[in-house]
Amino acid sequence: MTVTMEDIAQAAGVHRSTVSRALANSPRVTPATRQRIQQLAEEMGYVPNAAARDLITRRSRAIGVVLLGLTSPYPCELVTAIDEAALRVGYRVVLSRRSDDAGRALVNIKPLIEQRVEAIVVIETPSVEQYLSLLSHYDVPVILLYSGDSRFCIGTDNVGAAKLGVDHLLDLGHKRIAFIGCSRYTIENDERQTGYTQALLNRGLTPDPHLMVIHDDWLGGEGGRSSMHKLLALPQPPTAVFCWNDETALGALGALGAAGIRVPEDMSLLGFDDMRLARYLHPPLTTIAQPKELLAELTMQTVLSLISGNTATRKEKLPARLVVRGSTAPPKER
Amino acid sequence: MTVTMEDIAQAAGVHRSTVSRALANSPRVTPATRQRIQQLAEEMGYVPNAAARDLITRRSRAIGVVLLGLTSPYPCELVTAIDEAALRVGYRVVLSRRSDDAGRALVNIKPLIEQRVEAIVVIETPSVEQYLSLLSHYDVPVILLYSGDSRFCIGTDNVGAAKLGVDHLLDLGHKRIAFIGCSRYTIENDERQTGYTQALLNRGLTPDPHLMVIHDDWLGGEGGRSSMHKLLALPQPPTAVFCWNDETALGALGALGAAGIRVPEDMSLLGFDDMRLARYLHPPLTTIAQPKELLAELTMQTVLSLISGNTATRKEKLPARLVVRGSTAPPKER
DNA sequence: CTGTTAGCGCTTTCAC
DNA sequence: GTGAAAGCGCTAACAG
Repeated sequence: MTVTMEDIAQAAGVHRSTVSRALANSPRVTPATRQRIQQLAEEMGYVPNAAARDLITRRSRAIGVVLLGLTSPYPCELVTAIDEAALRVGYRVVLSRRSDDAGRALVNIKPLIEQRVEAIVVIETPSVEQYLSLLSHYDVPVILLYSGDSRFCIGTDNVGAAKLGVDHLLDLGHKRIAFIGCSRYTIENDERQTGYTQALLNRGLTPDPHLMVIHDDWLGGEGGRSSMHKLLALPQPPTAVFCWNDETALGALGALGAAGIRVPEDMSLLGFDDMRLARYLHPPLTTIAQPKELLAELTMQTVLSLISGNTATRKEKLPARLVVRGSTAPPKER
Repeated sequence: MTVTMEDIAQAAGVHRSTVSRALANSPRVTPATRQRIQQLAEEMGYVPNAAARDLITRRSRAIGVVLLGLTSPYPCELVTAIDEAALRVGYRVVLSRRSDDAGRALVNIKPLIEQRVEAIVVIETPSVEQYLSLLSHYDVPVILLYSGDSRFCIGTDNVGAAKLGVDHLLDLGHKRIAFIGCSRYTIENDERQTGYTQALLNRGLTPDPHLMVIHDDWLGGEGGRSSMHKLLALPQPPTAVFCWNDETALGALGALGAAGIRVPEDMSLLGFDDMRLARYLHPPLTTIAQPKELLAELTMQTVLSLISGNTATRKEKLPARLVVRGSTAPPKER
């Protein structure tokens, strides 16, 4: 069977509690015995039992991360950054995939509560309200990783980020700029669409409803493809398209390729997220990078301060960064 | 504070053990009291404490899944399938990202052992031997999710799968078929390369060493790009390229686009894995789909039988499926 | 500095 | 059918 502290205690001829202290590097134990016990533990292949420790300390040193799934690049990259940041402060991450199926919401967070995670970080937005009300039944703090409506929100400044991107297109000389969004991720989508609209307005351009197409594809690839088809079918298609995320842009890019429209010569394309694969597309995708690492870092900071009793509301809107690559260029001619 | 069984017991005027039984739907409790207790638990917002349960039952109902990271599509899709299968049989999945940094190997599996996961499923191969020897110190069963050298291996028949793909290219009339592989994932890479070689040999073609280029990019995008450049620089470039995975194919596709080479007219491209985004590329990628769901299903079956004491060795090599899309076509002219 | 004691919240014998 | 009691492996007072 697995070796316990008791086993080590007997082997060392000391009491369990001494073993516990020695292994915790407590100063209240002779360096000599500590040394001996630690070596013994090593030799005997001792591995602490997390359940027992969690039970007595009443802490799990775990945070739950709720996301829609592991199928989209950006959330995966973000969760990786969080995992990394959590590791650095001695925490582990418990993942909970929540299906888009609202009925399964409870099924998905129950394990997190059973594990007694010390905080829950929600990465993606679909029907958050429902989640939040569900989570409010428990006394676990919830952190929203986007600019939402909660006491703890740490997100990218989507409006500013979108402006940044659309300004880039405007600077290149584009006048007919379209937006492809997704109705599933209301908050992110709306904020980005707002930024898009504002950027146009700032330059005295009137946003054209025909140039805003919103799909309802959770994952984006198909939505980007079909939305681009709609735009191409317009009597007067746009010269540039801003996609709400990179997967959508990838689908849109595919549609353009199929239609024989060159990017960026005939049409500029702008994504959002800077997913890792974006740079390997042809052409390399111009996109907007969210500050993943910083988001993760601030999240863990917040978690830690929350756990240590600080309940001050925290809201952050971090700036994004434009990454210019090959998919954007001045419009053809006039 | 959080409500415990004791709290419910007091509220119901019964003993803790009765509450335990009622909540476990034990027949050894009057339907009436059971009903009453369950309702009370519901009202009071009771959520069992996993640590306490795990400790007493000496079971975690968790399996560990070791993978390199959440940055590659296929492993993410596979882990999703495993999570789904695990959920169905009442298990949860604990993820462990292992960096490519060998030194951190122990850092990564320790939490799994501390959690007392009942089995460990290893998804990706880099330096497995080291992992396996590390894991052998503990008495947790290890299942390799690829055709490797262990008592429990459940994988895709990579050799056969590669043959399937290369046969498709041969059938289209290609004679100069290249292979782009990755030195990091030795087992998968070698098996696929073997299948590639065998397929050529079967048709009386001599494999040309110049047409096999192996990169060392963990993630594939960059490796595919640079490898394709090498192939294009050849005095006699291939007319078709088989990439060891889809990300590599994506990078290779980008390189072809940048070089102005049309796919599939000038060059056919074949991937491996059928990642979700593959179909949205331009052209849609022809690739080889691994039986993810079946792999996941068999994995959980094995875990369950292993836990219930059955220690019979289990080795499976499941067939893959060719998915013909737009990136393959007959070679131009002769 | 070390041993003793008392639990953490839960399940599971064993009596009645 | 229910209560009493024991204990999973660990930590943290409290003595000495």
